[in-house]
Amino acid sequence: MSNSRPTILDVAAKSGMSKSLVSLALSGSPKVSNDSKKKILKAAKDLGYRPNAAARSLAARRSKTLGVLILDLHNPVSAEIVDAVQAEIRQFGYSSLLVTGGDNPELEKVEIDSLLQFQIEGLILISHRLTPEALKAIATEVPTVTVTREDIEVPFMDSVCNDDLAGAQLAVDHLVSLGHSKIVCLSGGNNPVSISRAEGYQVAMKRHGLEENTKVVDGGLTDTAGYKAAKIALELSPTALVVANDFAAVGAIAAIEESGLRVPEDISVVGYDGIRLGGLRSVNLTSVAQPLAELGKLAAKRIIERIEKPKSKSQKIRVASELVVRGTTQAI
Amino acid sequence: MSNSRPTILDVAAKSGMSKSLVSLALSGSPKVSNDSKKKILKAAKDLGYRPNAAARSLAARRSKTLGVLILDLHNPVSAEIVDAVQAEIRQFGYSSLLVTGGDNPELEKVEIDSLLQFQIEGLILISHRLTPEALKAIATEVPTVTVTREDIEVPFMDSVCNDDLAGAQLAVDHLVSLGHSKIVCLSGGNNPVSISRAEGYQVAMKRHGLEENTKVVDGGLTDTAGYKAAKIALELSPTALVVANDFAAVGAIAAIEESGLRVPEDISVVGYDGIRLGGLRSVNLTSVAQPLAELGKLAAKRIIERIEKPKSKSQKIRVASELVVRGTTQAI
DNA sequence: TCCTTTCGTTGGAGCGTTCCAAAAATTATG
DNA sequence: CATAATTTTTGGAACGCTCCAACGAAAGGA
Repeated sequence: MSNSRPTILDVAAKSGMSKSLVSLALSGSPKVSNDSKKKILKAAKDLGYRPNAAARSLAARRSKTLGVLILDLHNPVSAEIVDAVQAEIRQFGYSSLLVTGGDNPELEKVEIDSLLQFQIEGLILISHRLTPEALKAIATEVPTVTVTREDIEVPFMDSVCNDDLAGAQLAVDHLVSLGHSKIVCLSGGNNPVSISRAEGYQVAMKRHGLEENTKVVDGGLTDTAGYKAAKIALELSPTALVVANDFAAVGAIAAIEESGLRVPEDISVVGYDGIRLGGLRSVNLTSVAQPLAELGKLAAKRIIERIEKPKSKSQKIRVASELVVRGTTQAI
Repeated sequence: MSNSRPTILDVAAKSGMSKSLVSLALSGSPKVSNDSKKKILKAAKDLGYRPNAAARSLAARRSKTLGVLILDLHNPVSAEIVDAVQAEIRQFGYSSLLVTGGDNPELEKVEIDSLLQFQIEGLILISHRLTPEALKAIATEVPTVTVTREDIEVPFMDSVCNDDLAGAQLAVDHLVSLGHSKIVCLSGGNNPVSISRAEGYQVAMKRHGLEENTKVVDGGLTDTAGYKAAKIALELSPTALVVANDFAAVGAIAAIEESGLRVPEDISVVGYDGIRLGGLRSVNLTSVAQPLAELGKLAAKRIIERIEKPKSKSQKIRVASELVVRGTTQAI
């Protein structure tokens, strides 16, 4: 049990080469002879050598590390996106530091600050809660891309989102094609994503000539919010509900069943997001599924491009969502 | 827009003090005069100075950073534990790097390796999948505590777990007190946690003199596994099911309802873990809830103690779980 | 054979900190 | 008022690595 970790100098001594050559060999430089490379790699392995990321990032003036912020760990949408982000950046030799804001804007700033201390080269914000000013300040310091939010425009910052406006229309189209017309929307409250989805609902209703049936009930993005909003919506005796997200949809279903009605026999319900919860047998929720893995992959690609060209023009990337029909919708 | 980040030297120049004093002031040393401290802090703020974690960790020979590995981001049990871990270590001035193994033992090793390159001072493994050898190798290199698994014993490594044996008994006791005797256990498969839980079930059944009713059906820890296991269990016409975890319980409920029976009128179901899913109105699952936040907090405390005294004796910390009675159990 | 070129290798400087020993400034003591 | 004790401040040496300019050796060209 040696006193401390072996360094590049130990590897150099053991292999009989200079520290510079060891450095070269370890980073896979082509200008090292096969012979030396073999010797060095063996010595490194024997010693259990492991590079010191701090020293490396200090000397190389780059960390090959990205920061990822997610709202909170319990959010299944973020989870899926992060998975894809990590898989993608790994291929480019980057690693990632993941922090959570715990649903708290102040904490978010603190965590991003700590990320910046680690000299991250880029930042991916998945569903942040930052103010435009804070966001701008951050994006000025480090290449940044936001996922899931595209409402705040900041120079040299990109966004990757699904198309909420189109997605919500998919839900309405599906219900109309099943013969529904008394379709009520449970909105997700006063946030950009929910506003777009509610707007998509309205646009589609209009397109189908159902303007007089257009009714939006104010709700939220949680189980409980969906439950409460559904209670109110039931007064309007709808035959179908378009709900702001899957959690709220599950809450809405509970309210419907509690009132003695059945899903989908009496009322059809469509959620949004396509989280795994909806796929559980007992939930079996029809939902507008965001292409979460693709969102993550695109965000990763974008941030890497932006790191190369920090001053390139901002991009708003928007990908289509897809309706996944399961058991909570049926023809009237 | 300056060329690169301000360093401690810039702060020193701007405030007219030496770099050493700046370093002292920034780390809150008491031996800096109030006057100088004020000047330095102001200069730092004006410049937008942010310490370089790499340089700091290199010079100080410690990173004040812990590594946290979780199985995968979709696991709600881990999520809750991580939240508590992060909150706790923050109070001690540590930050954390979170990585996921993506449910893949090989990837887990890679990720831990990358963590070690960051010179983490301690490692918290939440539901790892490592082999005893791999685990031992890691725990030799860095202070380690495992959460949720206590089956592998390694010198100088601690574990923090709930008491599965007692927890499963809680479930049985509850059902017996409701008059159930035909209680079948859906096990979670061949992993240490599930084995303990099944054993707890058997112990409790015996204690209640229900040995001849003791029946364990092999299952797994997912929705689908629970569904399939329940299909088999239904052949035994039980009045209650004790299920290995909440996900499987939800799957089991789907199977029960599909067969025309009702929960809890015909069959009561108890899950295990107490994840948020069970609290959703439409799920409303009775479950043996692990004290997830406490688990996380204890793990954090333990790792910090172990960092101070790396060679202290291994500890197995075990905390009691608690039955949360909701809507899926009722008196016979 | 001698001079170039190429290839493989090397020492040294420097990255932004912390820490230490020692200097300087201040305050206390006789 | 000189000296001692204390407080505050300082420069320089690490930390482990990468990068660069420059070196020696082998290979090619004249």
